[in-house]
Amino acid sequence: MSRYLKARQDSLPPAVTNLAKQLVAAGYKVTAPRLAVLQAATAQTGAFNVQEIEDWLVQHGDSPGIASIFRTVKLLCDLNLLQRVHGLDDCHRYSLGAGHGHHVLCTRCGVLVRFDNCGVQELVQRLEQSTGFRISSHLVELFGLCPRCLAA
Amino acid sequence: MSRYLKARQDSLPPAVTNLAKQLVAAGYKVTAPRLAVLQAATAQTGAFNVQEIEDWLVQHGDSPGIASIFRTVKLLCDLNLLQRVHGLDDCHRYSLGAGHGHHVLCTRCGVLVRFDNCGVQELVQRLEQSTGFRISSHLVELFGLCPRCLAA
DNA sequence: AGTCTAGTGATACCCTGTGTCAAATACAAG
DNA sequence: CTTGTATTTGACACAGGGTATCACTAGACT
Repeated sequence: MSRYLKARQDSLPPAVTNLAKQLVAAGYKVTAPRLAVLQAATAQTGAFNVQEIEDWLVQHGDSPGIASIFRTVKLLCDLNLLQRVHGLDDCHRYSLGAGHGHHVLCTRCGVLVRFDNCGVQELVQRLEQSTGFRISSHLVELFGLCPRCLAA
Repeated sequence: MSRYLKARQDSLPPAVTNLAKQLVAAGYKVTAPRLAVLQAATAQTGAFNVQEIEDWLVQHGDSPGIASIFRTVKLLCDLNLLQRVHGLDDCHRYSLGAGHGHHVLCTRCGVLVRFDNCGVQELVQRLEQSTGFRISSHLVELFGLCPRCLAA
């Protein structure tokens, strides 16, 4: 176990130590900059971009170089611990969470709900037949207003 | 009718004059740079990015400034005559065609098939109930191999 | 012809990243 | 604890996609 993880394990949220352990499991080291990005990411509500991570880190002590933040985000994406969130315009946001995830995004406040069962299997079958494609992956994102913004 | 459109109408593909007429209908002028971009766009097979439009224009005579190409692409998007195509990584491609369109993309050769009925109404209802969101729009893109790339 | 507005092109700039490379450091082995 | 080595960092240059600015131009209207 890494020096950082060992030293600070008790003071870290479980979500952070969980992610850190997955880094270790994948053969990567748990360093101070990486832990910092993990903390910042788990502290966000909903989707975030790299700028927001950096801002959070600057506010809470100090921030590693922007390059390291980008590298960590990329690493987490590659390890499938972070998902890219596709907005209608903005495609530069990320959301914590593993696996095949889709999102419902509030277009007003940005809050985000993940869901897994997107029910496109039928559509995929229909299109494979009509187009002859072999479809292997998909992107499904929904946009609207969250309950709070609806009320306001 | 614009000077450009009048002068070249007979030598232009119908798809181009159609788009040009929609520009006019929306209160925009049909200028040489805009016509050129329309020609380039209709000449592409599948999705294209701004660079490809510029390359095509450079090869076929000359190209307006890159800024005008971006402006025209943005205008066509705003008028809903051009759709942004979201890839898993690459979100900087566009596809001609009006309305609520989705795409099946070949991840190998880039060829693209549009479809309209994406059958997410049921999913939308389910999620509106479970999350309390009012869902107003969505993004559905499928990825795989086209018949030709499957055979190869 | 004179004026007015939409549109153009050149260029500077912004944002999101990536490549490079010397310096730092995590971790394991001794 | 010290050493060795591969990984990681940070600073910075650079790339790609796109927008802002602004002087200038082309058409439209009188």
